[in-house]
Amino acid sequence: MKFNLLATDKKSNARAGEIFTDHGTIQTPIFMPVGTVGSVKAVHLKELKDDIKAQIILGNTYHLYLRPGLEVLKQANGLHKFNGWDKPILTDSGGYQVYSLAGTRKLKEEGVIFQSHIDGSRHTFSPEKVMEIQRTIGADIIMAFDECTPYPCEYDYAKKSMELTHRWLKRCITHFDNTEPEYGYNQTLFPIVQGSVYRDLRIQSAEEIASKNADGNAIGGLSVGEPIEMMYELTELVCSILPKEKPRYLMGVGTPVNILECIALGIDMFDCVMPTRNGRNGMLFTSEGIINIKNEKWKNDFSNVDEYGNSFVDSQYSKAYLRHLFQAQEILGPMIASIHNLNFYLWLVGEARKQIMDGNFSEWKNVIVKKLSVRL
RNA sequence: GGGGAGAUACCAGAGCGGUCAAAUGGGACAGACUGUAAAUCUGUUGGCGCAGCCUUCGGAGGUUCGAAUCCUCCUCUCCCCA
Repeated sequence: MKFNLLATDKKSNARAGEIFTDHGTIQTPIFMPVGTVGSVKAVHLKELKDDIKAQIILGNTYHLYLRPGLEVLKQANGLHKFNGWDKPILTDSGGYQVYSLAGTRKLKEEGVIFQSHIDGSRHTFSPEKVMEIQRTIGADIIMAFDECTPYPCEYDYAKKSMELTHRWLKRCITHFDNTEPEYGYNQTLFPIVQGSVYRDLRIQSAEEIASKNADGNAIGGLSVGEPIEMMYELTELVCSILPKEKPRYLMGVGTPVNILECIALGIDMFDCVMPTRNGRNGMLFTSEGIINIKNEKWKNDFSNVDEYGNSFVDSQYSKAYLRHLFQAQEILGPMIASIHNLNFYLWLVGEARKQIMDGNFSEWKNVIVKKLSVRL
């Protein structure tokens, strides 16, 4: 994997670049739709490629390991072949599930014992095991196994957790370096900065991660409930330490505004369930602001889903019709909303990229951020 | 024409003397959602000067300290037989 930095904004730390993988090029800054179980929920590959123009999607180690399981993935010759997505894929390591499934897992030095959310069966994830699973899934970019700490988090716990994540990272790197990709194309490993909301820990972690000289670096453990200003401050701090010549991936972020603000801080890659999950729940991110399409106010509004949106669903369907679909619990409703939201997210980062290349990013960002926060 | 059952909040439907402003569903309305245990979850759904008060259970009257619950009449619905 290779990263080219093409332009940097003069008034902020925003950058435009390109990432080369064996499954194609990714133009940054980029948003990566989340496809946890190998499917971006409610969205066809055709729409993802031709309409939304996604360049890379996510999969999840924990979920894919449980179902369909490694045997099927191996027989399929990896996730790309299995789900038909021939562009880049990134897999999360299951580190987020250490956080989100806190009630059903045990954390030890060796690794984490998960109780499956599907059938309750117990499974151990060690850094080595997670590397092996991600070799079998065959994503282009794979993530180190970390502990995503919750918020709030006591300093002592955050410190110990960060140190554990660092020790796990060493084991991940060793195992990754001692194994080969299974399907003939390259994979690369991104380490993850932790340290909760403590500046000294974040500095320490960012330095540790930077020292690994990986192809790209991720920031984890943010957007887990901390105040948004705190998230920005810590992102800025960590970006100041992570190498400029490598892509920076802010995990799990966020709203359209969060993404623009963090692009300004120097982030190149984002992923978030928000456009799909919130979309399925009736929330639309549009160029004019945020819409809850289930609200009564749209009942008789026959204007386009998004007057200024460039997705085919934006002009194909009206707000009133989309609201009707949600009211009637028709599956097409969540599908349209997901396509719209993902299209909007990809348009947003694409536009940000253009503005960075043209040297107008900061001015443009300040104008659009105000519009995007409005609730219609 | 004869016999029977029933009318409860937006709808369906419990309740059958006080713990009832009234269970439970559904619908409606609103909110939440940030590396997906999520096509999920939460709240509200008579009125108000809202830790209290006022007006409600087809209508009118009655019994009782107290009625959605018991009695009388009226109105209307449904079912069965002819």
